[in-house]
Amino acid sequence: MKVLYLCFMKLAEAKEQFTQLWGALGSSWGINRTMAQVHALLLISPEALCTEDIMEQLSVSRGNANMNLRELMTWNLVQKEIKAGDRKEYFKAEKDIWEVAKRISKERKRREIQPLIASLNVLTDIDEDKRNTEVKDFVEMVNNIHSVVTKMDSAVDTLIKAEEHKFFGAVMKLLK
Amino acid sequence: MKVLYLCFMKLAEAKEQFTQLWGALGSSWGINRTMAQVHALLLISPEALCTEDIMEQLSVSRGNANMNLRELMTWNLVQKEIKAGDRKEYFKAEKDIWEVAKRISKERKRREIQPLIASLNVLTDIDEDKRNTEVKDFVEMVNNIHSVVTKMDSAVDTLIKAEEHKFFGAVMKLLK
DNA sequence: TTAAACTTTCAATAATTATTGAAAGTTTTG
DNA sequence: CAAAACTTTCAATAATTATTGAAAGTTTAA
Repeated sequence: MKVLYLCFMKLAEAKEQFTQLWGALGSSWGINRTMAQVHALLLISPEALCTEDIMEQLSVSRGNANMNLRELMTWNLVQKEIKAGDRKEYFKAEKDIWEVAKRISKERKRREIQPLIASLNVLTDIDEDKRNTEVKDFVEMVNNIHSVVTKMDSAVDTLIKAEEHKFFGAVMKLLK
Repeated sequence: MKVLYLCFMKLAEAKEQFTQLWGALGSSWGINRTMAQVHALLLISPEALCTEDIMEQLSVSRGNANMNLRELMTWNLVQKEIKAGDRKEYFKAEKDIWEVAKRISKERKRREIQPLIASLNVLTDIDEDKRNTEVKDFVEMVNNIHSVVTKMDSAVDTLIKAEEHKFFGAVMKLLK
């Protein structure tokens, strides 16, 4: 007999799993686990959260929460929010996922892609006979990598632009 | 007075810098530094290399060299090569960078994207009233992330396919 | 001005991840 | 078969990276 298990979760449980999933994924892509979790938490939180909320919900220290919130702000993924009559700072995330993708892409470009491309360019200035096969092969490899990196980068840009257009088109339709 | 420094490197120096660069980049993207360096070394080596060569050129232990070579083989980026009259195993990397991109993409899809998508799907089966705004917003966020991940993944596929076509077209032209 | 409320810093520590190297395993050769 | 030539494994260790938490810093309110 075949048994089919269909598993439905409670919202709270699903949210918990989402932050865990995002944290694990982040850490396998070189992103601090806690930073990814804080981001996840804010993405699915209807309200802005304060440092205490984050410390409590993720079981992390004040220092850790603070540092990762600041880092998320330098990525422009999270903003401070002040509430009237409350001295605490609150934090909310950008929730438009294409906007999130755009900002992450922008920041990675600045921090990693551009320096990489600059370094690759330097590596093709070889002070030896360029007709030498070994020199030629090396320069060709570096140029090919340069080309793949550049094209991947533009492909992402193109996709993000296309989605922006789509969204803009949809808004226009609603307005007319 | 402005002074312009133009710096040309010797090939050996450039190769050294290339493996360093690739190792550093890898480790900031969650890829083992040594694995990235071994890959870089093989990418720019005209000859297949044996374990000893790699140990020496990267100053790593036999165990480390061996483990990372095996890992590179499971990614299908490196292959064993046997030389007649020599008991040692030699290793060579796939050098067509678009082919490399294709294989990395295939492996990341299998290891990370597919499991991620499966997990995201599970997270939308919420056992609560789906008209509830909080439930609706959460499910929408998860679906949007699903959509971005899927589209990024296809954008990469499309780019790689396009380059394959281009290459195929160029070969056809040469043959006619 | 002082105390309370809150944020930031950072040295110490913990957790994670990578690396070593020697021993065990395997294959080949004579 | 035994020894040599080579590869693989994995427990111990090192290196790296993340986290803590208490002290210092800052802002606000009374």
